[in-house]
Amino acid sequence: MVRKSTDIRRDEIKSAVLNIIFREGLKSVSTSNIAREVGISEGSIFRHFRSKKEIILAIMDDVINDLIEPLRSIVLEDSPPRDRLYNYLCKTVTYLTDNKGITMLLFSEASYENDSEMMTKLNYIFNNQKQLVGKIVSDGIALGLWNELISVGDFSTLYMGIPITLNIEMILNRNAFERVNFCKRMFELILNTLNK
Amino acid sequence: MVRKSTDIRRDEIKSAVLNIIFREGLKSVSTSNIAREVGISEGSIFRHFRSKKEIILAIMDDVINDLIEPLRSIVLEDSPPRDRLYNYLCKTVTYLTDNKGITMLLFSEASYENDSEMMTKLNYIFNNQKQLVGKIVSDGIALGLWNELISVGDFSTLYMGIPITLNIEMILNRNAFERVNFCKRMFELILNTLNK
DNA sequence: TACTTTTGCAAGCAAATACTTACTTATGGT
DNA sequence: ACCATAAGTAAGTATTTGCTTGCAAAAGTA
Repeated sequence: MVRKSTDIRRDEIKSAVLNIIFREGLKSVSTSNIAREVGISEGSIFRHFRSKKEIILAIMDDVINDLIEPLRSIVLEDSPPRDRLYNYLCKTVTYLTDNKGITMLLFSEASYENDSEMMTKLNYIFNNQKQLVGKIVSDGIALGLWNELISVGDFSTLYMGIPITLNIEMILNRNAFERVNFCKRMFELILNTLNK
Repeated sequence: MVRKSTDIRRDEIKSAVLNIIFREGLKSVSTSNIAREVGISEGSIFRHFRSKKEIILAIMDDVINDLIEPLRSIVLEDSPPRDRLYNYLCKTVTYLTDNKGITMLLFSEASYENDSEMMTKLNYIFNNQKQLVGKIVSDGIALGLWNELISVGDFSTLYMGIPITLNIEMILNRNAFERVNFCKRMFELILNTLNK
């Protein structure tokens, strides 16, 4: 009987969830399957998380720490808006392609569970991405670099389509997705909407 | 005991599924809940559909008939590419906002079930939307109206972001979503990427 | 060393799941 | 009026779900 600390087990459980989602879909994320994937008994899971829902919420918190906060730092950098926008998009693309299970989790969970706590977190993740990119655009317009007739809100909506479409394509093509320079090519396209 | 024909019951069952999804989320779509929503016994459902999965597949077929085929007609029209692109986008936006349950179904099902038959249909729905819009753009470039340096594939990817982001926003905000001129404003934004 | 805390497990829980069975009755065509 | 068929039901099926219980033993602490 090997024993590990809660900190380690919590990480193992969270990544077991993501592995199962990516391999077999959200439907297979049951407490018994999670236990098998980690290599512990089902009851042990409840030593480290109060409920299954708490596992999902913990994963969403990871997204906030590992994606949203770094994105916030990029926005606050003291570099040209064009560079910040490029880094912002590429950081997002990298994160999503490196964490495919998370992609699918965020995607399904909202319409599957309809749980208010989860919805709040998902809203936070979505709206922050959107508003932060809007900040970069506002800066660019204020500096006279970009077209001041562009609606920042509309641009942000169009921008959000990029990571979300990437999500969909990864889900539909599972392993197969691999597009070179995806972020660079998308960046150049949307830049056309900003230029005067 | 009221009795109705299979044709009617199949429609009732399909829309019961969509209503439940929109009200309570995909998780609540169980055969017992569907039966209650329609007002028949659980066993009766299996008189009209072989399995629960067959209900979902039938709904996806409806999307192909009611959305994809009309979109195909728009692409084949003999009008300026600019007009066709506008009608294409607005038709999609209208369909999605009028059928909110479908939106959520298409979204979650892929990553939830991971069933190959469903994936095939979802791929069909997604790829057709993408390729058909690409056809309009190719026409516009061939006619010398739009920038021939634009990658049709990249533009189509960016375009797909619009309906998909609309989906996400509707899911996250449930009833609340209502944006005037959404399709017109998005149309004018992406048009900037095409112009010479 | 002794004692507390933490991590583990097997077994069991009620509730829910998709679907079947065996039987009844309404409807439409001859 | 008759009857085959289609549409209905209540009550079951086996399996899975998230989670709890009672107890054992490893690890940390004194």
